[in-house]
Amino acid sequence: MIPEATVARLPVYLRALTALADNGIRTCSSEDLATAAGVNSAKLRKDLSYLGSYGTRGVGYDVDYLRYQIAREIGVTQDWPVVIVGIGNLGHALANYSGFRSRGFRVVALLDADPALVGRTVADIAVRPFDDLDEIVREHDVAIGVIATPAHAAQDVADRMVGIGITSILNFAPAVVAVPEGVDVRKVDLSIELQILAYHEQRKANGGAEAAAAAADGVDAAGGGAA
Amino acid sequence: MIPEATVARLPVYLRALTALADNGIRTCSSEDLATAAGVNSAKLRKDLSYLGSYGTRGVGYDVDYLRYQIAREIGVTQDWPVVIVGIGNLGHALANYSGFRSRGFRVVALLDADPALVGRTVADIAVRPFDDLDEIVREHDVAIGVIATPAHAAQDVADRMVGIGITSILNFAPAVVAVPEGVDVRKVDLSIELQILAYHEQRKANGGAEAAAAAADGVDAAGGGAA
DNA sequence: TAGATTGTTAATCGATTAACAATC
DNA sequence: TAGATTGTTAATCGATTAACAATC
Repeated sequence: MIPEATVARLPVYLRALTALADNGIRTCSSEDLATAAGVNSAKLRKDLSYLGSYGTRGVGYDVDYLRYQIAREIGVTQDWPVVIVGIGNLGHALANYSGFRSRGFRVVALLDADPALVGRTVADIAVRPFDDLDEIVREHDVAIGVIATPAHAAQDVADRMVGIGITSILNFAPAVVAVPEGVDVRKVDLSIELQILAYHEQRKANGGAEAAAAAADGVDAAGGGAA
Repeated sequence: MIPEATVARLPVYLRALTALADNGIRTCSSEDLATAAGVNSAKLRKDLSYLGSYGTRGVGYDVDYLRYQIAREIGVTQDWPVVIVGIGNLGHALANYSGFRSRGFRVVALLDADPALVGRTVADIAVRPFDDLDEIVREHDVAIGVIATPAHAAQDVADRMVGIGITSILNFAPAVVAVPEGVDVRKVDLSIELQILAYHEQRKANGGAEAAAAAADGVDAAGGGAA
């Protein structure tokens, strides 16, 4: 109903509105908010139009009101219990991430298959055995699971999560996990992000070389360096 | 030239090919590779067609050959020096991330503005003062910077990076950073990913409730729960 | 040759953007 | 009323997908 591209930007708008509110700003134009969110104002207005009509022509948007409307649309006016599986370096960092709490998420458990980690306390939460997953999910009605294990364990963890009714997974493991229809997986992958940057970086470097060579040769750069 | 959506998938194909190679598989069809990468085969073939014609009709792709071609296209046949700024929980995890080394990236320095952290060793690398950034970037010819600071420091760090010639930034701080044209920024944001999942999760729950209510009422679900 | 599978075409779909009428 | 700014339209652009001719 709301386009996926819009959904992915709503949290960005929410954060920008929070930043404006923190600076004591009560009202903003689509131009102001777009700048704060790093998009253009036409896109912002189009996105907001899918939610309803929460602005005032000639005036702009009430920051608090719009913020609440977006939060409600996303669903973060309620609290979402979350489990993190895999308490290595990354899981550790995620457990300590303060942005969870303030944005509608609550880490209810940390799980790891390694008995050496079980019982340790991370971010004031005791690490529990992976086998406790079922019990924890039932007890806290967890709908969102975070996978921070090594790649080889990711599919097993996902299968187990899906098996007990988790329908949304955030996967930090560098592996593709297959899930049945109706389960959402989002993937965060550091090295993929870096590789995308590297691709463009390489073009910049080559482009520069081509442009320089072309300038020296007195020819058009476009013909240049398809290696 | 190569569509951005394709560029973003090339690293996924690269990883899938590496997994196939690790399993001793020498040749694969577009169908095989698409499954391993989690996309459909038409999209895969279309994507690969932008790079050239590296398959054999009736046969498929040579895994090693295709892997090399994609790595070359992305630019990860060479090594990219990277600096990480902000050695908190996340920076710590990033510094220890083993996927860097194996995928064409080399962490040449860890920097932090906090004197208490400077001199500590993380992942066998000594943490250095943020002010050493210029020197390090010049010495190692760093083109890619990673920001893992708190939100409030991100823009300053980005400005400083751009000032000394870094043209690609991976930003983990929960803040939008503004950069001049020609500089690429990619953003990884945990809480945004979770919020996107929450949005869909909420729909699933509402959809279920609506469907159930509608079934009980004997009316069409679509009319239901716009709160 | 017959079967398999690529690389490409063309149709469809979804996202972005500029422009502007509506309206505060 | 005049100026400002939203919400929406319509045009453009880019991405996805199915289908199939090319060809191993």
